[in-house]
Amino acid sequence: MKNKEISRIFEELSNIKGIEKTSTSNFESRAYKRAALTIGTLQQDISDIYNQGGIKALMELPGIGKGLAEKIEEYIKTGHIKEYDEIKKRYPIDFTSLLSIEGIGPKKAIELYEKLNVKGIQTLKDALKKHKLKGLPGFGEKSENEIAKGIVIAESNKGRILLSEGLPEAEKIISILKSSNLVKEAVIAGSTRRMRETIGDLDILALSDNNEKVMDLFSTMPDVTEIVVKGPTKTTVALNIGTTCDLRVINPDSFGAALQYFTGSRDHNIKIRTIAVGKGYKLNEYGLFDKSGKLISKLEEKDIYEKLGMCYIPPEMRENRGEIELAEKYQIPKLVELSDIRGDLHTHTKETDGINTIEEMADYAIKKGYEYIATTNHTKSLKVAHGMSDKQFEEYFSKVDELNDKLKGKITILKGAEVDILKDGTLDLSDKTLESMDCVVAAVHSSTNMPEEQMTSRIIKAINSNYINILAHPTGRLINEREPYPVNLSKVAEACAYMHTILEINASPQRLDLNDTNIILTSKFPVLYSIDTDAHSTLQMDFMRYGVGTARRGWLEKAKVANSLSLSELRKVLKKQ
DNA sequence: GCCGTTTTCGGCCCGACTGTTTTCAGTCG
Repeated sequence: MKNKEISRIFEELSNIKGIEKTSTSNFESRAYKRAALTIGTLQQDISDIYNQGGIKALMELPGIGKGLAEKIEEYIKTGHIKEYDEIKKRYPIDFTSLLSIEGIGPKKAIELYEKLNVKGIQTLKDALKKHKLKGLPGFGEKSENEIAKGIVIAESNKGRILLSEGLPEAEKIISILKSSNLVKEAVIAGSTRRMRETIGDLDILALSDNNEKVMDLFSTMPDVTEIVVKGPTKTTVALNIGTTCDLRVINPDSFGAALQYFTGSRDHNIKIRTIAVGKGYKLNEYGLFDKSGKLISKLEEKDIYEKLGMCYIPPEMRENRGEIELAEKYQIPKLVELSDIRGDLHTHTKETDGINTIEEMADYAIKKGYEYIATTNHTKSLKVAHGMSDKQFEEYFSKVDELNDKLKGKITILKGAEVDILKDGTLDLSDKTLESMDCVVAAVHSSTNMPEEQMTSRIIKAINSNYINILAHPTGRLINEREPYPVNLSKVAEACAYMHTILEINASPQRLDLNDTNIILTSKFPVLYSIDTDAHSTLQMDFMRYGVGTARRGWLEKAKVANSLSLSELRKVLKKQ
């Protein structure tokens, strides 16, 4: 994949153009930045796009015109971009790492190079040690301290944190703000509200008459490690969970517009704003303004979308993946909700690697208001998890039968397993044991480094056994830890549709597998999905909301979610009737 | 350099915050 490298080169070219003082250089800079983003987030290999459709295909990408398409062609053909090489000779600077330091932008980076020969973090540290910075124009004593702090933060930055780390923290901050009586309203915006699987920073909006006191409270919360910026309407703090949090205090008239604006995504907003301009409005974080520049007051988010001739778009869908076009036709699907979920079909107990008993799991499921829960322990080949043998399942199930009698009317425990799909595509239990189960979940846990074709046929062979009800975590990825194994999901979904096998949306926050894009991809096939927590303890059953969020990001309706069915309907699906 | 239901020329988001200024430039989102 050359995407990353080309994206980085365009990003650097953007920085250089940004400091030139010609009449168009600023806009050129933005054009390069936009192209860098397009290429950086592209799902296909850009070389493939070029090889299949040439310059013309490249120009179809948003933000890529003739000029940039030719530069991409040059890079694919020669491995170089002449203009970039020449600029690099002039400025042999490691822009990427220098600009990752808070407070250093392209101008300061070049100033530091030209005056102090700073090329990267190491030479910057050396210059700081000798206090060489404060003599430079625009740099003072405070800048030195700020940059020194910025280096520490940049070097310790863990990058994007998991949704399950960000969302609870945001909720905690909201409750601190609300319980202070200083704010009338406080809500979560940004990628957390969109339920993205990872979070870059937290965004919180609040209504208050007392900005100063709210900002004081916010910047002195126990989890704050540092105040990055502090002003009357916007304050940014660094938190001990390894991310930053912005709080914006909003004027009540602007609240809807601000919520829309700060929820994003960026691409969604750009498109929405363009539509607003086309209709004679202007839309920004302060409101929707008519032709005369007058604020159309007191609009809620929903009203803004209505004014622009479309229906409300749920935050999880706002990624500019076609949702705006659907909204203009008033065809936004009614997405599945947490309250639609009637049970959890993938859970573990202390018989294998879980920490709670089946009694405790069932009890917690009752508290959650579930109708059913499937108990699905690991099977024998998964030695690290103390997987169970056929005989152990037989014994375990007689215990479950007794418990079911006891819990009659409260909840139903479905007997199942998370059976290993072995290297050759066979299952890790006898046919007899599999036949005795209500709900067979199956998953790949080993030999994950095989080629795509082999992995695909291994999984399809397992599906074709006709024993599998649910294919668990279909790509095996762990966010920020392990790449998905190569597998052709279209072929797998096709097989699932044919064999009435359900695809799992694993709600465990490190997995979220299938993810949003894979849900959209496989939705082309007539398959059902099951949103399961893979809980290894009672409390992990609360992960359900991350799975539902992911399903909503994949545009999923309730009708496609197996565990939104009543028990009797679900049983029919599990029996493949 | 990109882009087009007013346009193939002339637009392209801009406000908040900070530090170093003595009225503003750079950075960020």
